[in-house]
Amino acid sequence: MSQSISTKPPSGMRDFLAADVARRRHVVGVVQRVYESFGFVPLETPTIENLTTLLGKYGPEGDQLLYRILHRREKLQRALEGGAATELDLADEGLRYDLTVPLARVVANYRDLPHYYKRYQIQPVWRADRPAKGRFREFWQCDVDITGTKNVVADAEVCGAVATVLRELGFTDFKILVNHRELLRALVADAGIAAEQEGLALVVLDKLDKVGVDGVKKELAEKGVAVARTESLLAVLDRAREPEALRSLAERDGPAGVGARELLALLATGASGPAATHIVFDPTLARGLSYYTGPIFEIGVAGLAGSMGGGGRYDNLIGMFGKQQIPAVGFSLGLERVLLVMEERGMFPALGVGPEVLLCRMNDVPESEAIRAATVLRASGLRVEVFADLAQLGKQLQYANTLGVPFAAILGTKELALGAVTLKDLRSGEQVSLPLAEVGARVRRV
RNA sequence: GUGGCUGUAGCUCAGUCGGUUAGAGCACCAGGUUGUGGUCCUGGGGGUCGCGGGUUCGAAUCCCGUCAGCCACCCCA
Repeated sequence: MSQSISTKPPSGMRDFLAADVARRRHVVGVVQRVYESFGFVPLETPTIENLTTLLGKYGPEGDQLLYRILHRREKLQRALEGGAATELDLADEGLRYDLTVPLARVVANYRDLPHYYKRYQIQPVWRADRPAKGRFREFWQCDVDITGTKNVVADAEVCGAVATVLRELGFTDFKILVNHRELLRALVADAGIAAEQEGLALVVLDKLDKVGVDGVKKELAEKGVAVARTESLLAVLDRAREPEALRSLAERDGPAGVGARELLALLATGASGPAATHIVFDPTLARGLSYYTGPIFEIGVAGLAGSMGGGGRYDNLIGMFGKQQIPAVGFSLGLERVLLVMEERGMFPALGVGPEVLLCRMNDVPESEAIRAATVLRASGLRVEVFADLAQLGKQLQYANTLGVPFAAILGTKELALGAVTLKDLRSGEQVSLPLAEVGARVRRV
C-alpha cells in the first residue's frame, strides 16, 4: 500500500447495507402498491438529461444545484482550447434534479400517451446541495402525477395517494398543508408589497412559525420592506387563517378569487378521500420551485424540520417543451425523509434479512456434498448459506450467531449416510436429526 | 451561502495546565485440544493522534493555516 485512498462515499451520498436496504425496500414496496392501487403506471427515465431539458425550470437556485457532466475527449479539448468561459461551453448534460421535469419531457415527447397520463416514478435524484440532517445529494423521490386535466379530482387523487401511503406506513399525525400560488401573490400584492419583493417576502414568511412575528418584521425590514407593509401582510394572512376567510376570498374577482375557489374545491373533494383529516389550508405556505402555477402542497410532520414531501399544480411546464400546453398536478414523497422519521419513531416492523439456515460442514464431508445438501434445502424455499471454510463446529455456530441466523444444519458423516442433517434451533438450543426433505417444513413451523 | 462544534484503532471515545515505548470498551483473529454457539478467561493484530507549517530541548496536547465531518440557519424532498 503506497497511499491510502478515502473509503468514504462522496459527501452527501451513502452506502446502504443489508438492514438499510430492507427498510428502504419495505417503504418502497408500500408506496408502489398504493400508487398502483390508485391506477398509476410506472415510468423510469434516464439518470442523465440534456441541460436544455433541466435548465430554467427550477429557478436560479435550482440551476445552481444541478450536477453537470463535463464534455469528454475532443469536445472538452475544443471547449478548453476555445477559451471556454461559461458552464454551458463545458457541459451539455446533467443529472436529473427531480422527477417532475423528466415527466414533463416524456409527456411532451410521446404524443400517443393516454389523454390522462397517470404515472408514478420511484428513482434517485441528485442535487449539489450542502448536506444536512435528512438532506442528501443523492436521494430518492416517489412521485405521482396526473397530466391532461385541470379538474380538482386529479389534485385530490394525488393528495389521497400520498396520504394513503403514509397511513399504511403507520403515520397518523401528518398534515397536508395546501395553499395556492395565485392566491398568495394576490395577498402579497394586497399588502402593498412590490412584485419584485414578492419572492423575498414569501421566503421570510415561510419562517413565521420559527422566528415569530417580530422576527419576520425585522428580517424583512433589513431587506428593504417597510414595517408597515409587513404588518399589513401579516394581518392579511392572519385573517386568511380564519375558517370563513377562504369563502370570502372566493367571492373576489381576479386571480385571488380563482385561487380561493380552487382551494375550496380541493378541500371539499379531498374530504371524501383518505386525505380528508389531513388537508389543512396554510396561507403562509410558499414553495421554492418556480414551475408551480396553482395549488401547492407540502407534508408536515412533528419533529421534522423540513417536509416529507411536496407538490402542486404546474399547468405551464409541459408547454415549455414547445409542443403543446398540457396541465398537470403531482406530489412527491421524499423517501429518506420518510425513513428518517420512521427510524426516529421506531415504526419499522421486523424485517427478515439474510439466511435462515447456515449449513455447517464437518471436516470429513466433501465440499460437493455440502453444495448438494444446500441445493436440496434451497429447493424447498429456504434461504441457505453454506459455511465456506473448514472450521471447528464451534466456530461455525459462532458465525451463525453473529449473522443472526436462526437455524444451523449440521452435516457430518453420520448425517450424510442417512441423507439427513442435524437441525439445530439456535434460539432454544434444541436439535434433531431430520431427512433433508423435511427441513423446510420444520424451519417454517417455528 | 452564514454561524457554531468536532477531528486520537474498523466503531464509540478517554488522554491535553507540553515530558519516557498513546489507552479503554466494542468489533476482529487465535487459544481454553477431537461434532455444539450465545456467557466467561487468556493472548494477538491494528493508530505517521485529519493534513501542512510554526513555537519549543521536547507537541496528540500550544499557535496559524488548510481539509473533512457534524449541528443550527437558509433552502429543499
